[in-house]
Amino acid sequence: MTEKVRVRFAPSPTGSLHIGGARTALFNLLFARHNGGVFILRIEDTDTERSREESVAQIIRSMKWLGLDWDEGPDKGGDYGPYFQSQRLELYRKEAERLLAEGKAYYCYCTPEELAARREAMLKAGKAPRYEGICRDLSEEERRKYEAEGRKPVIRLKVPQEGKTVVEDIIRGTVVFENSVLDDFIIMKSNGMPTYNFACVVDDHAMGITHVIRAEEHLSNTPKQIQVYKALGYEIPEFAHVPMILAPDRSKLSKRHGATSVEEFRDQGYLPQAIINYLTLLGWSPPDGEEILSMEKAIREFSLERVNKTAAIYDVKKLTWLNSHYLRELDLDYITSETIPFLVKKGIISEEESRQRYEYIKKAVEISRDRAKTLDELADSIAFFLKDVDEYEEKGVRKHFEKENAAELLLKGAEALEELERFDKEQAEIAFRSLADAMGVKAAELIHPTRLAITGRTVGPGLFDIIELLGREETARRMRKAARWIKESGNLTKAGGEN
RNA sequence: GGCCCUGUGGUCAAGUGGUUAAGACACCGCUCUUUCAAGGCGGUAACAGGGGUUCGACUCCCCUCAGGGUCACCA
Repeated sequence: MTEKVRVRFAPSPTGSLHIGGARTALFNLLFARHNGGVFILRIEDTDTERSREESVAQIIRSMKWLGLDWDEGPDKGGDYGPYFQSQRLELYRKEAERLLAEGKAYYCYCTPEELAARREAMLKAGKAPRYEGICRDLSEEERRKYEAEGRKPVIRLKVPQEGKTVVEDIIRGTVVFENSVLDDFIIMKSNGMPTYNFACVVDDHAMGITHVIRAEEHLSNTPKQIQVYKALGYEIPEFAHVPMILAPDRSKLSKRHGATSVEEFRDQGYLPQAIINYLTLLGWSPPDGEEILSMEKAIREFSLERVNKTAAIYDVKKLTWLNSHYLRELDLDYITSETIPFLVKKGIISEEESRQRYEYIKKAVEISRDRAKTLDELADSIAFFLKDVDEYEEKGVRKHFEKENAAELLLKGAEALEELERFDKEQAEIAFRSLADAMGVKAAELIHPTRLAITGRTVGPGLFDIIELLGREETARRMRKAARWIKESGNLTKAGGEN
């Protein structure tokens, strides 16, 4: 193949970018980059009813966030633009008129109501509902009559009723459709807009698309589109229909399945690297079986031949695993700056504060990120570094605060820290261990209540890392505060018991 | 319902006539350990069913079943 590879992702802006669309875009990108080709973004906004400006913005935002950068398209331009179908109406009109002139298409005056009625009748008769070519051979006189009635016609393509249409698909192989199952479908609506199957073909040709890589739901559209290619005298591109992504209940992805849009995952604290990695593995696998893949490596190894045929159910657990992997492996400054918006959103700190205390936050992230699964979780887990503890985890209280020496241990521990000549985590640990020794308890018996006292929780980073970062004063303060809390709640419990 | 696609463990997924049927996530143990993770070690678990073809089928063919897609003046 000497021709330069040109592929496109062509979403319709009727909603947010969901992970299925993102995966299709990703495979297009991977294929283009692997072959040194061009990746194009084209907005298919021919549905005037449902297309929304906000959707366009959202899709673009999501794609950029994921790092799915296109070479030609909105925001970028290119030699084959415009990249919005709504701005290419002249082209479709011209090509439709050509078909009309060549006798390959015709005006149809049937109204939507008439069509719906006929469709229903056919369905009732147990037949496949298809347009039967009623207006195929209208006389001039009949046409004039309809025009006089004020009917606005659509344009239909004359589709041969004999023979077969063969789709050669890189992923699925040869797929044969009987032409008798096709009908004279509409290529131009009565409002002058093209239909999907027409605009798509006209644009794919006009934009020099060499490989049409799209979701499997379009496989049954392909014979129709091939008919358009033939009628228009266009060269037919290569097709590759990638398997769909299904919800855990095996049905098509929708809102009711929880997070399915890219933005929702972002808001839940998933990293683009994790999502890309996960999506890369859905329907494709590298020859070496490696599962942790950067976009670069995926580009190097990608081929359509290794894309499998079976629909995949997406599994958030594995995405989450990848996310925690990237949370601990990626650049610390990057993870820190990605975490901050979550801290702000949760009201843990202000934006201003986040700038002032950046280095401190970074250290908190450093010692905490190994345990978090999402940025959201990470933000929660470092909250105690940024604001005082006002609650203690209940089961921790029962386990670590209800021992009779708990308060004393905390008080002594705080003292020990304050008496330290040099304060760092090594010294703190030495101090704690010798204090435990002196009091005849195991170090753990001091460590656990202390963690609960200064973090409010029973789980978290190594205690001495926490202490060092939190600082001697704050640590001691929180330990005393907890000791007081223990005594007070102890009294309360007793008082309550006596009544 | 017609047409089309698909069918390897709970999920993702290697595998292209001869394998002890990889690996990953999840799950369960053990280990490490101040907790929780991470890590290390080990474990449970699969070729939808039935017919062929073949010396030999997860691999090829047919049927059944199951799942999905599509049948719009939506894309």
